[in-house]
Amino acid sequence: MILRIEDTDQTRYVPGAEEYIINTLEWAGIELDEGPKEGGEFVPYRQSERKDIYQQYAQQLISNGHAYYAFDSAEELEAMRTRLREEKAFSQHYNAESRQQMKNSFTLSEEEVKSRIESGQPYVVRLNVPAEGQVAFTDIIRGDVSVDCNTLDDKVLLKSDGLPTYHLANVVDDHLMQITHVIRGEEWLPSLPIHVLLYRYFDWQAEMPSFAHLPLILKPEGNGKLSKRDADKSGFPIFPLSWEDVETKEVSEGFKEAGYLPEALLNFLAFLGWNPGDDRELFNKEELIAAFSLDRIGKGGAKFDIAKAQWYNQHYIKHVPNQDLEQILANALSEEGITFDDNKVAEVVGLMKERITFQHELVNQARFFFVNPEVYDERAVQKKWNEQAVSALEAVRDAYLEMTTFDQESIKVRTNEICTELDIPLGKIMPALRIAITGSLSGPDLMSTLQILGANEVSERIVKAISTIGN
RNA sequence: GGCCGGGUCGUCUAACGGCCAGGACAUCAGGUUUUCAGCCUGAAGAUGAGGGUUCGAUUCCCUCCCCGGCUACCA
Repeated sequence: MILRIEDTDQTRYVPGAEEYIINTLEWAGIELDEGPKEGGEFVPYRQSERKDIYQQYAQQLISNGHAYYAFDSAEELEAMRTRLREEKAFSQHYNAESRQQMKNSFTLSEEEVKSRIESGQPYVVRLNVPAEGQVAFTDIIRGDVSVDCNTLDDKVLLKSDGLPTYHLANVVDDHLMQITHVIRGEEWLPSLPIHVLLYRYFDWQAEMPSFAHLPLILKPEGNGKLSKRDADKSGFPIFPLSWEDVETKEVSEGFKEAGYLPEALLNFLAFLGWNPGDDRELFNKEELIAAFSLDRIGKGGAKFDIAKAQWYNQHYIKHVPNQDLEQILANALSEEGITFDDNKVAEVVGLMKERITFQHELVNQARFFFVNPEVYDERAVQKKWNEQAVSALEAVRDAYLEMTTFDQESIKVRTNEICTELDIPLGKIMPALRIAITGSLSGPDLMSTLQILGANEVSERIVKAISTIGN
């Protein structure tokens, strides 16, 4: 894995962004072989530190006549575009035709260009796109595509601050770093002709990488590509790790913080636009690497469906070692100042593991194992708590205290016996018992719960519930 | 507007031109005779429209419709 930082837009520099990317990759289990920190054969790996290289290659294009200087101000460019739009011109680009009206190597004398540069006037270097002809190329996913040169723009290659645009930097670096495959979002497809032209003008066609333009990830509802806004609106994460906006100080929770496991996110994301060709859907990182192939990527955009991501998480959480979950639960309990016993934590995790979708649910759903419920769900009480149930509870309490072995099976047998003796159905007493023990009507298997709690604790809770709720 | 790319169940998707268009998530129903969750079983649910080509079209061709991306000294 190579990490190259494409930081050629100094106006959009975000402190901490590079570190964030590295942390994200680490969380996802993706290890770097080459990068800004790791170094490697093709240092440096930050484009902002490769300025000289790009300038050298831009110079080469200029001397070959494939690029030229331009001195137009932002206002002049805007005026040109407005004019062309109003004239309903065939193309509104800076191209073979419109460049004749602008200030550049074509309209200015060689001396003029030279003196402007020497006097420190700001300039850019633009690609000299031919007036006619076609650029044809093959994309692994899209197939053969061809574009007329007269629909292309004389893209800026080198900005007035001396840094390259994506187009130049990307082509130069991919060549220098011996990149074999360019796999990127579909939004880059319209730029590919520019890039192909560059490979041609550098005479690098022979080693030109293969291109694969991936379908976009779309917002869950409506149309358009997924954005942070949509994610916020629908209440699911979009950042892998939580991220604080430097300007607004607004913190966006990441998938990690929301409780998603990296395996789940990876598996989910991999299946947005790709499938292995059979019915299997569960792939860990290694299996993904082994099974993946570009030719099985679909062409259409994929809507982001958080429900599927949750399903993946639910699956992968079952693969998390119990020890890890025990640690999480223990830490959470400690933080709340709740005392606990390690064995009990282990038992609880064993019981709860299959029931949760996110790790953090563990604490909330298992808290009652460690603290006597303070409140009893009102609706539950209204529905299931009555005089008959209370007297039955008193009976089972006495019976439980007398039991020599208090395990799941024995509890079940004894409870059934009491029901028979009192001539009351099991379904009457169980809900009330559950309310007394957990405070609500939902939860894991009650017999197992009682076993973990132990007869004394169970007895205490029954007493407390009766005195609190009454009968 | 121009250029490029798309369009199969609600969603992600499968289907050398040929088996009732298959699977998964979500939904709904039943089961697991203590709940909820889980798990098991089942149900419902799609080829954007119209023309061709063909014995046969989701697949190939044309037209239309719809959607997306790009159209910056951003990536």
